[in-house]
Amino acid sequence: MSTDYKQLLNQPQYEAVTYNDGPSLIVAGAGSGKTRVLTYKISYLIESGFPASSILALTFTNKAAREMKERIAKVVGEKFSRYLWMGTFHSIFSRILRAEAEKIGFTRDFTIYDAADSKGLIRDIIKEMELDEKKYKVKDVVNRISYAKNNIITAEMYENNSDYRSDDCNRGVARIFEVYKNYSERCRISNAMDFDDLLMYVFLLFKEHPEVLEYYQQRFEHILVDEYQDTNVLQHRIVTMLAQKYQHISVVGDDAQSIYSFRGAEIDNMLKFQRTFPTCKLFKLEQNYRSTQTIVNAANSLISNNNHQIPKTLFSNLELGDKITVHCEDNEYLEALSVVEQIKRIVRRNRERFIDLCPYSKIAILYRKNSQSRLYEERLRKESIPFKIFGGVSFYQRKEIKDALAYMRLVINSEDEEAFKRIINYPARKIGAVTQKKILDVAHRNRVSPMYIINHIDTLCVEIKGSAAQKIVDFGNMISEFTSLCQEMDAFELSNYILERSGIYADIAGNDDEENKERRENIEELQNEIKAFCEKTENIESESCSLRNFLSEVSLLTDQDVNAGDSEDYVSLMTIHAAKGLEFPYVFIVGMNEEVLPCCNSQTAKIYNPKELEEERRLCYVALTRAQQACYLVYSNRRRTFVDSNGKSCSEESDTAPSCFIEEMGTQFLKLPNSYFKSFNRNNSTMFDFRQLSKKDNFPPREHASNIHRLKPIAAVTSQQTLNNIADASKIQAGIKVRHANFGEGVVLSVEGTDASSRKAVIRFQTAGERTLLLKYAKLEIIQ
DNA sequence: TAACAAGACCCCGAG
DNA sequence: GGTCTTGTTA
Repeated sequence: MSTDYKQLLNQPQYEAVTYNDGPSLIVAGAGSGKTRVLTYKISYLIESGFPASSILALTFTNKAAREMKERIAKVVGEKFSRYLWMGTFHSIFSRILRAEAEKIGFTRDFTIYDAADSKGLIRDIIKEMELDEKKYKVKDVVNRISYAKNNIITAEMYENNSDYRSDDCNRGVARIFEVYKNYSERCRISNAMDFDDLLMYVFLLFKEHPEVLEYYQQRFEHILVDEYQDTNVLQHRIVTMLAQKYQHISVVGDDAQSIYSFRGAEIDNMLKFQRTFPTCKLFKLEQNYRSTQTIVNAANSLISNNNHQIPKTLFSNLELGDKITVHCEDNEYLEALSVVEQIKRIVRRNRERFIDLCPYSKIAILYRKNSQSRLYEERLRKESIPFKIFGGVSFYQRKEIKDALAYMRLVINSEDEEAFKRIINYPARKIGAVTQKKILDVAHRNRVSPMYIINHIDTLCVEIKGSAAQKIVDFGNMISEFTSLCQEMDAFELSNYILERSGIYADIAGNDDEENKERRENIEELQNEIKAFCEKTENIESESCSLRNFLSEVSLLTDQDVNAGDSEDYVSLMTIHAAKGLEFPYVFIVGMNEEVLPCCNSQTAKIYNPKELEEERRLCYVALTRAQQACYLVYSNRRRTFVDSNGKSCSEESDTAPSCFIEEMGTQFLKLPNSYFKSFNRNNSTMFDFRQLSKKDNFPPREHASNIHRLKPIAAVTSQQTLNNIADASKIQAGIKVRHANFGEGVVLSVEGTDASSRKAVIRFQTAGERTLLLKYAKLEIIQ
């Protein structure tokens, strides 16, 4: 053993790294060196003599896996680290499933359907079944099936499950079980799995083939899982199964950062883990090495409003840092404008102070939903500031890319129906809707894939004759030709040939309008990606058909994986979800408004479900804890939102209140704009107006639903109460919130003088600005 | 059958 | 505001 871990880690980290006698749960606060612990734990295991191939590490993104692997390689050497099994649940599981595919009725070439594929297929099935599309909303059905899969309910089980069935009946969608059944069957015929299947089939594989489970149990002597708070029931159960033999399992997570309940993540998996493994040892990492004290304190203050959490206190020994700047604008356009101006100021300042080679990459703009990115995108472009948007309509979602990939998919897996439908008539080859429908109908009736029909057109599909039949045969021959080339060409050569021969190149070569140019560039970019992939994998796997591996990899990319790892200088724009695990010196959290963050998705009543509100708060916590040096919170008084009333959607501008989370961070850690409290009463007489506070004795009633959870009500102050609450001058300290009879609420900035008669305080009042007051006379009341 | 235009519908978050 | 669907014409 060579590495001195004691030197590299703090005490709790060291203990967590070196404990390998049994199951362990590492509760790791934001920025507490979670990745560091995982990295060194794996290195430690390897240095202790365990072969890397016996270690399975499940991370949240492929990028995290890659980076961790590189860091481990630096500690123990690449020749060891390369044999680690490291990746996301989905990518590791797809690897296992490819190896064992035959056992569950698939081939190793199975396609992974992305969200669009599954959605399209379910839409088709609903149409074929002639269901009422108003009742059977594609999205709802997709979610329902996904929910079932995440609870390990197969289509067959669903049919026989009275709970699910009666629930569907009550909601007027009694035939969902049939949709699910058809969907599963069609996926099977297409030799395709969706994202949820990757998990569910691994579970079923292990359950139905104990010898397979035993093999992997034996193989993965050590199992490590990152971001455990975001695993779902299925993932928890698979991990439990795998770890049963050796019980060398270590999971890391932070319940305060659980933000994926919408895809089945169970915050309780952290607690459940302790029940599943009663001998589990608990480690807590509470020292934050990322952010200033102010940011950590504000984050603690915010999250303390959640009831549901594992107790822990995060602290930072870094500098105190600046207060978190809260900024308010009149609308979203100005919001974007002011953020970009602030970015320019930061960059200018940093350039003046020291040579900063990539100032923009230190900055991130985080938002709740992708649609918020547009205004920032426009503004940054206008100012010629380099930026990159992560997520949203990603590269691989673009039409031309999906079309090109569909060819490749069909070549690898000729049964892939969704790929078939995309390209049967693209580029246009005069195979129209009527002919297509005939092929698909026959295929569905015979429970085979459309390509099978095409390859047996003369015997099976007599309705299609003449030129239409010829065109179909030509198409079939073309795909067969590609397939036969699969063995002799690598992915790059083959895709290049496909693009040429299929007519895609010709189709986008034509006219030179902007749109076509962009498509051309995207196809070129795709070719670059494939080339890079071939070069990367060349020396690792000399195995046949690199195209299959490429397809498998791209379908499981995460938002953080795309375009990662370059050294360019740009401002990062992404959702808070996508920012998870990342850090930036400067973070702007934009759209800090009610109904944005927290986002309220229950259409009619603007009342937050407490559980959802807690998740929104965790989301805000994640955003805040991305910041290292400075954090800016930005909100607008008015916003344009989409409202959905009576099935009609329209865009409407309305008044919006600042997010309740601002207040919850603790005003002592914030630099609030003067207008902050004014904005509460905009266009809504029931909200409280700070200016009225000092004049009036009573608050207006608080009825507005979105306001219910806001600020703990401050009781009306009668003159008698005021006298009773007047603070002893010695209790007034910096950071404390006080109320003054005339100036209203404010925050004590500093206090000077020791004896009671001369003690003075500088106080920033929300409406009256900054004042220095002699405490003897000020009659301040401490609030909260 | 293809090309184009108008209209419908959509949106929270993601592998 | 963008994408998908439907309707119209040659």
